[in-house]
Amino acid sequence: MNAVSNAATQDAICRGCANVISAEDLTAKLKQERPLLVKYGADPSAPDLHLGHAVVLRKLRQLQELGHTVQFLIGDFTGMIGDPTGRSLTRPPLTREQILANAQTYQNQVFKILMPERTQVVFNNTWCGPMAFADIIRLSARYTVARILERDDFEKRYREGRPIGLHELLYPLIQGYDSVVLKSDIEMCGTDQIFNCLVARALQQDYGQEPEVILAMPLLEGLDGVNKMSKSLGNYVGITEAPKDMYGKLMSLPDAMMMKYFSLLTAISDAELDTLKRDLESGALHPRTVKARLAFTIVEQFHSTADAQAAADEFDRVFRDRQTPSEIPEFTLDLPLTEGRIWALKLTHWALQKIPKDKNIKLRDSNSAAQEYIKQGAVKVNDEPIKDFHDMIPIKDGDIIKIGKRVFIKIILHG
RNA sequence: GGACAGGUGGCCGAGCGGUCAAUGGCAACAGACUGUAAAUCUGUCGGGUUAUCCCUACGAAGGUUCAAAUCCUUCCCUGUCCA
Repeated sequence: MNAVSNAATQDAICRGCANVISAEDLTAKLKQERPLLVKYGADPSAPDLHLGHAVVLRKLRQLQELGHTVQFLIGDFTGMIGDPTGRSLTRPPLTREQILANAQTYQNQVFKILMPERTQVVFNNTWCGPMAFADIIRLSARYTVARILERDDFEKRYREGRPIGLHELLYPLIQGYDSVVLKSDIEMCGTDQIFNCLVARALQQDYGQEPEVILAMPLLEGLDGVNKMSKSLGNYVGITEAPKDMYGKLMSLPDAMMMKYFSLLTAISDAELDTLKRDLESGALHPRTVKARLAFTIVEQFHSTADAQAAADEFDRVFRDRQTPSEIPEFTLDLPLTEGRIWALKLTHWALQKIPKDKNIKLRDSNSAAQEYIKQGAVKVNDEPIKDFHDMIPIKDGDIIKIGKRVFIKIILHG
C-alpha cells in the first residue's frame, strides 16, 4: 500500500464516525500495513442485538473487509459487576449462568454482520477472573479518583446526590485493562463509551504499549426518536426480529429520524441522501414513501429481498388498506356459549389474554381494560364494532376478533 | 458514630389526618384524521361478572384515631454535612 491508498482507507474508516481519537494515531497504525486488532466490547446483560449495535457492527465489518481482525470481547466478568452506563441507575449484577447464556445468544446474532473468519471471540473473565485482590489494588493505583470522576455519568450522579457504587468506579479500569491484555490497536464503541476507551489508552501507555485508536460511532436514537436505542426502554428493533415486525417498527419511526437511520444503517451514498432530503423538503416525495423505502432496505439487509417485499405488502394491506392480515393466529375458544352467543366482555378479556406477552404490544389484559377498549370502540368482531360490553354476541367458527389496530385473533370452536 | 433531608402508581413528581385509586408531566394504549405502527387532536390509563359497591396500593412492620400516603415507634434503604 502507498501513502495515497492509506489516506483513502483512512477516509473510508472515519466516515460516519462521531469521533476518532486520534486521527494521527490511526494514520500511524495504518502505515504499519498489518492486520490491526480491533476490539469491541459487548455488554452481556442485554443479549438481544438491535439496530443500535448494528451501526457499530457494520463499521467493524467494514474493517474486516479491509483485512483487519475483530476482537469480539464478551464482558462476562464486567457483567457480574454491573455496568454503570445508560440509565444512570445502578444495574443489578448477573449470575454466571445468565451471562454465559447471553454470551451464546450474542454470538449467534453477531455473525449476521461480522465475518466469522476474522473475528476472535474472547471473554474477559479469562484474565480478570484469576486476578487476586492485590492485583486489583495494583491496577487501581495506576489511575486516580479525580480522573475517574471526570466521567459524565459519575459527575452528574455525584452532583445530583444519587448513589454511585464503589464497584462502579472500577468498571472503566477493568475495561481499559482488557485493552492492555488484548493489545488492541483500535477500539470501536458508541460515543457514550469514549470515556472508558480513554482510560484504556492511558493504561496501555502506562504498560508501555501504543495507545489504541478510538473509533466512536454516533448513538442511534430509538423508535421514540429521543432516547438512545435500548432494550430496556423498549424503543428498539432487534436484528433477529421477523421481517414484518422489523418493517412495522421501522414505520413507527418519527419522520424526523428517517435521514439519520438512512445514513447510519444503509449503504446509501451521500449524494443519494442529499437528493432524498431535498425531495422530502420540497414535497416531491411523501414521507411515507421514503420511510417505506428505509424499512424495506433495512429488512432486506437482515433477511432477504423477498422477505422485505412480503413485509411491505403485508403492512400496506393491514395498515393502509385496513384489511385483515394474511395470517392470523388461531385460538380455540374454551368458554361456554349460550345459544351460540357469548358475553362481549368475557370474549374480549379472553382474547386479550391470548396476545403473546413478548410482542411489543402493550395492551392491558384485565377485565377493566377490556371494558375500556370496548367503550372506545376498539374491539371488533368480523369488522363489526362491539357497542356495549353487556352485549351477547353470536360467535361462529372462524370469526375474527380485532382489538386496536394490531391485534387479530381467529376463533376456533370445537365440537 | 452524630446531625439533617428523603423513600408515592412503568418513570418523574405533587399531596402532609377525612372530599385520595391519589393533581401535573412523560411513557403506554384507544379513537378520529392521514397513502405511516409518523405528526396532530380527543379520550383512557391498579384490580374485581359491573357495583353510585368491594379489594389491593403511597419503603417494611407495628401503633394512635370513627378515619392515615399524611401523626407516633422500630427497622430497612438513599443522599448531604460533621467525626
